[in-house]
Formats: sequence, structure tokens, C-alpha cells
Amino acid sequence: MINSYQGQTQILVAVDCIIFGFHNDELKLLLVKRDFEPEKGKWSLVGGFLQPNETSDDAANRVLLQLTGLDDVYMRQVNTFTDPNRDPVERTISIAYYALINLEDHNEELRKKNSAHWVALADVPELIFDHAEMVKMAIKEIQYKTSIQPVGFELLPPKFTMRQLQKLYEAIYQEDIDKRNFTKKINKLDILVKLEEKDMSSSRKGSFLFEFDKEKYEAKVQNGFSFKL
Amino acid sequence: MINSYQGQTQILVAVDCIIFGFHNDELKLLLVKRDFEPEKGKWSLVGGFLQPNETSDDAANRVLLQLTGLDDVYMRQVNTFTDPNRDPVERTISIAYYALINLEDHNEELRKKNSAHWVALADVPELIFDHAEMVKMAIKEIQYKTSIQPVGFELLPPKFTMRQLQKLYEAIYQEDIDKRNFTKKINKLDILVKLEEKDMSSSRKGSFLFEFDKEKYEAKVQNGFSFKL
DNA sequence: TCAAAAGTGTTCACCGTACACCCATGG
DNA sequence: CCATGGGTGTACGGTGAACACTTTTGA
Repeated sequence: MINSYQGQTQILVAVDCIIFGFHNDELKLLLVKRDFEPEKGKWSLVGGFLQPNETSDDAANRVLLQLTGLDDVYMRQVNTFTDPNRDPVERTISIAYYALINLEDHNEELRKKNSAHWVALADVPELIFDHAEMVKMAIKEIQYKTSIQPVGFELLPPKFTMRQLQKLYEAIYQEDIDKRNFTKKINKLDILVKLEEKDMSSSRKGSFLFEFDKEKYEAKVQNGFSFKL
Repeated sequence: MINSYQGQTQILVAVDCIIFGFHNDELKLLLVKRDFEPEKGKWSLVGGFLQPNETSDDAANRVLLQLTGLDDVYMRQVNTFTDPNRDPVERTISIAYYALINLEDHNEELRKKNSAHWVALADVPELIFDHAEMVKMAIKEIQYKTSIQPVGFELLPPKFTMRQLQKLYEAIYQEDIDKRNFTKKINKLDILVKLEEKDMSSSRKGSFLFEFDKEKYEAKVQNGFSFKL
């Protein structure tokens, strides 16, 4: 295997972010209308080029920060897309990342300034290049990840109701869940704190708020516990 | 999000292959002793640079073909590694792939010519750059993949015994499995064909050979069946 | 008093797991 | 005849899935 460093082709490397949020019992994506060529005016994931001294994780975080004002967000690599013709202008490979954010936290001004919009998964328009495939893979990935790690909470506010949590999982798995079985399962995990407080916005009766107890979860993991939904 | 294509940094893009084989009830990796700088003489995964007109899948297949003589091999992306300092010579990002091959099939001459060796997982020496991390991620990935898809068979010859299959899963999951429970589970899946033929090499009594019935498996998948081990 | 969402238990089928003995054969 | 690995069944506890009614309260 002769890998000469001389004469090897250098290539543009980009990151693209699939940014998930949750609102009104729906999973949403943060999409931008491109304000530059090619495909100006078309819908696209938000992305950027990898800079000389940053990792792709850095780049993805930078891009996300610029668009949402959010730092310290749950982000993971999905896949790298390398079709020589995926970008018509110049050969570019793209490392796709997904991010899970609490939609309420993002900076509206920045979002508007970048002509970005929250779009429900069901309403995602045609996307440029291979971005639709990126989204598809990201969804599969979060379905898996949320089933084995308590990362779904990243999409919710710190205090949430059992029903919100259920709707979130229904949106992620794209299937209905029986609420009695769901509550039972969550309770058995024993990683939530039930607050005194109620959320009165969703019903007359009101519904109790919960918090994810990260310390408790991590302590349990130390003792061999593994999250499974 | 201003992504000018002008003035963006171009970067070397490599692929590295984590090649798994199975022999003597052990998972093995195909590693090479580098015959070029940097780190000449050190152990390394086999890799190569992405060429102008190929996808990274192409590149990984090319690299694997050159080393093993094998084509049409099960390969999947693991992750892309982008630390600016991961390669001391020049900035290079690497897209890691894992491959599952039937160790018996590979071309010994090519292997020797490239100073490649099969090394049991437990005996993997120190590897250059971030290759150890690549291996770690690849193992996690095959643990997951082999639990939800019948890809373990890629590591076995077309005809194999129930015991071989069990030892394979034990090697992948790195834990012992009860043979009665294992047999029961596999039989329930109903995707193997039991042959008349026996393998007489492992015991006096001999043990029956099986084949994976790919058509049957795919037909079942069409009907909603999902593999789970 | 009614509409709307919250909250809560039981049953049953199936699955995972633990566990031990006989079989066939070559030497 | 014996040593070696091959092959097989059962019992039990736990889990997942189906399923319906009562509670609260604001309007």
C-alpha cells in the first residue's frame, strides 16, 4: 500500500448539520434558504467548510453557534458523504452531524438573520445535493441513540411532563405508544425526578413536571445500569 | 452562513480499513507494518488517499482489493477522524471503514507482499495515529450491526457449524453464550439451512454444517421479520 | 355539568436465562 | 471403553403488549 503524501489530491471538506428541535408534539428541523450559489434560494441544511485548525466537531459547533447562538449542544457525526458529483461547483466531501437542541433556547434573531426556519419533519421540502439522505440517516441514528441513551431530554426543556416525553418518543419513533406502558417503563428506569409543580397549560387538571436526574443516571450507569426504551 | 467556495482550505482525505477476520475461534485484524514515513516500521491499519474521481466507498474497496485480492466485501463507514494533528506530516482527515471478510478467501501472496499480518484482537499492538480509536469504534459498530443484521456470516465460510457461529458471536460480543440457548435462538430465526454434511475436523462425532439462506432471509424481511440476536 | 387531558393496574403470552445429561465416534 | 465435543428440553421469572375507567378542573 503505497501512500505517498506527494501529489495527492486535496479536497474541500464541509460539515452539514441536521438540527432537531421539538415543538407542538412534532420533531422539527432547522433549515436555511441558501443565499449564495449554487442552488441559491433552495432549501438546505446549514453547513460550513472545515477550517485549517479545527476538527469537524469544532466546525459543526461553530456552524451551530452562528445559527442558533447555542453552545454546548449534543452533536454527533452521522456519516461522511463523498460522491464526486455531490456538489456541482467543486469537489467537496461533507461530514454530516446531527444536533439535538431545546428549540426554546435558540436565538430568534440569529435564526432570522440567516433566513433559517423550523420545519416539521413531515413538511421538509426538497433539499439540495444529498441533504435529504443526510436527514434520513440522522433520523435513523437518533432513533437508535434515543433508545439506548437518555439523549431525548436534550430536545425538551429542563422541566417537562410525562406526556411531552411520550409525544417526543412517538415523534422520534414515528409510532404511537400506549401511555400506561410508557409511564411504567420510564418510572422503572428511575432516572426522573417528579416535581411538586404542575404544567397547567395543557389541560384543566394540569400535569406534573419532571426533571431528568443526570447525576442519578450516571451513578446508575457506574453500577452497570443501562438505559433501554 | 456565508460559505464562499473561494479561498477555502483543501485538505487531504484518506480512508483507513479495519479488516476483520475469524479464525480459531478468534476475531482477527489485518494490520500492516508501514513501509514508508512517517512511523515507518510501526503497525497500522491499511489505508489510502481518496482519488479525484472516486467515492470513499470506492477508495476503501480499492485499498481492500489491493491488500486481499477480495472484491464485493461487506464494508461500512465507521467514523471520520479530523484532528488537525492526527497526522504529523500534513493535515489529513481519515474516513474509517470496517470490512468483514472470510479469512480463508484472502490472497496470501498479496498479503505478504504488503507485509500485512492477521493479529488476534487481544494481541493488537500499538497502532499509529488514531488507529486504535478507529478499531475501538469499529468493534462497537460490529457488535451492534451483527446483533440486528445477519452480517456475521460474512466472517465465516459458506458452510459452518452451529458451534463456529456461536464462537463467532462470543468473539464479537466478548462474552460466553450458553449453547442451548444460542441454538434455540438461531433456530427460531429460521434463516439457516441444515445440511446433511458434517464437519469431522472438530470432534469424533462430527458436527452438522449449516448455510445462511439469504433468499429466505430477504423474503422474511419483506414480510416484516427483523433479525435480532 | 361537561369536555379534555391526566393518571393509573392487571392479565397473558412470550422471551430470556439458567441449568445437566446422553450421544456418537475415533482412537 | 473412554475421552471429546455435539446435541438437546424444561422450568421460571421477567418483560412487553393489550386494554378502560376514574380524576380534576376551568369554562
